[in-house]
Amino acid sequence: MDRPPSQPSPASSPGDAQPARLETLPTWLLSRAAARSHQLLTDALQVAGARGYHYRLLAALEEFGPASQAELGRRTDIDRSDVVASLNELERDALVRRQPDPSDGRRNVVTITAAGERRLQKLDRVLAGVQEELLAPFSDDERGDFVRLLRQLAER
Amino acid sequence: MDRPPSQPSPASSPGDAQPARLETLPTWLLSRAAARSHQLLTDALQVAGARGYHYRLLAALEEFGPASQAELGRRTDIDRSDVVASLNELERDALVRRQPDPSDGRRNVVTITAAGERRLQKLDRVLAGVQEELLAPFSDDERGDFVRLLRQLAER
DNA sequence: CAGATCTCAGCTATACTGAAATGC
DNA sequence: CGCATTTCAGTATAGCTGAGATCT
Repeated sequence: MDRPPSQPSPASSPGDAQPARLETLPTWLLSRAAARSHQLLTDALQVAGARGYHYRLLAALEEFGPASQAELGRRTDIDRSDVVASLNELERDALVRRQPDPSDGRRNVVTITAAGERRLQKLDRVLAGVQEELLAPFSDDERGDFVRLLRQLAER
Repeated sequence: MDRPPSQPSPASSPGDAQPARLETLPTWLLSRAAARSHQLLTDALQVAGARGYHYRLLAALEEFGPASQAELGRRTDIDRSDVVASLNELERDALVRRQPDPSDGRRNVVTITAAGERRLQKLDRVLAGVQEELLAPFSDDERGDFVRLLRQLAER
C-alpha cells in the first residue's frame, strides 16, 4: 500500500480501515462474528443474572435428568473444575441440588429444582431473543444456510 | 434421550450427547466453530513462533506504512496496552523498529523491517494453510456463502 | 492396584481499565 | 486548559492443569 510514509497523518481520522488481508480471512471473520455473538449473549445473560455455564448445565439436567458432575462435564463440555464452581453458584440460588450418590460414594447426584426449571425457561426466552438479534441481518434461507454450515465446522 | 433417571450410569459411556437446545442454537454453534478455528490458528502460529497480534500488526504496517502506536491500535482493533506489549516482542525480534516521531513528541513511529516483511510473508502462508484446513469440509460455493454471511455479522 | 470422582489452587491467553508521565 | 499518546499495573473471564482426598 502506498501512502506517503513521511507523513504519519494528523490523528488519522475517525474510521481507520483495517488490513485487507484480514477482511477476507475466514478465521478472522469467524472470530469477529463470534465476538459479537458472545457480547450479545453475555450481556443478555448478565441482565438475567446468569452466565453461559449456568444455562448449559441447567439444560443438560433438564434434558437428561439427574447426573453426576463428571457426566455433566462431558455433556456440556465444561471442565470438571468449572462444573464445581458453577454448581456452587447454582446451588447457592437453589436452582440445583447436590446429594451424595448412595450407589457410588465418589459421586454427587445433581438434580434440577423447580426453581431451576423456571429459571431455565426464562433463559430459553432470553436466548431466543439473542438469536433473533444476532441473525437480524439474515433472511430465513440465510439462517438455514448459516446454521447448516456452522454445524459442519462444529461437528469435529 | 431417555435413560432411566434413577440409574446414574456406570461411567456414562464414551460419547455423551449434548443438550438438544444447544445443538441448534446459532450462538452456540458459532462459538464452537470459532473455538475450532482459534485452535487451528494458534497452533499454527505457535509453530511459527508468532501470535495473532503479531500478524495483525505486521499486516497493518505493511499495508498502511509506518504508523504511530495509537493508529496501529485503531487499525487492528488491538487495545493500546496490548499494542505496547506486542510491539515489545516484535521489536525484540527486530521485525519492527520504534522511533520517536520528530514532528510529534508524544508519538513513536513504528516501521516494519525487512525481516518483518519476510516474517509476514511466511505468516501469510501459514494462515492460508489454516484457512484450507478450516474450510476443508466446504465446497467452493459453500466457502463463498460462509464468508459472505460472516461478513454481514462482523460488519457491525 | 488402576482408575474415577470431587475439589481446590493456580496458570494462560485475551481483552480491557485506570492512572501516570509527557507533549500538543 | 483539554486532549492525545505511550507505558505500566492491575482486573476479569474462559478454559485448562496438577494434585490431593476419597472411593470403586
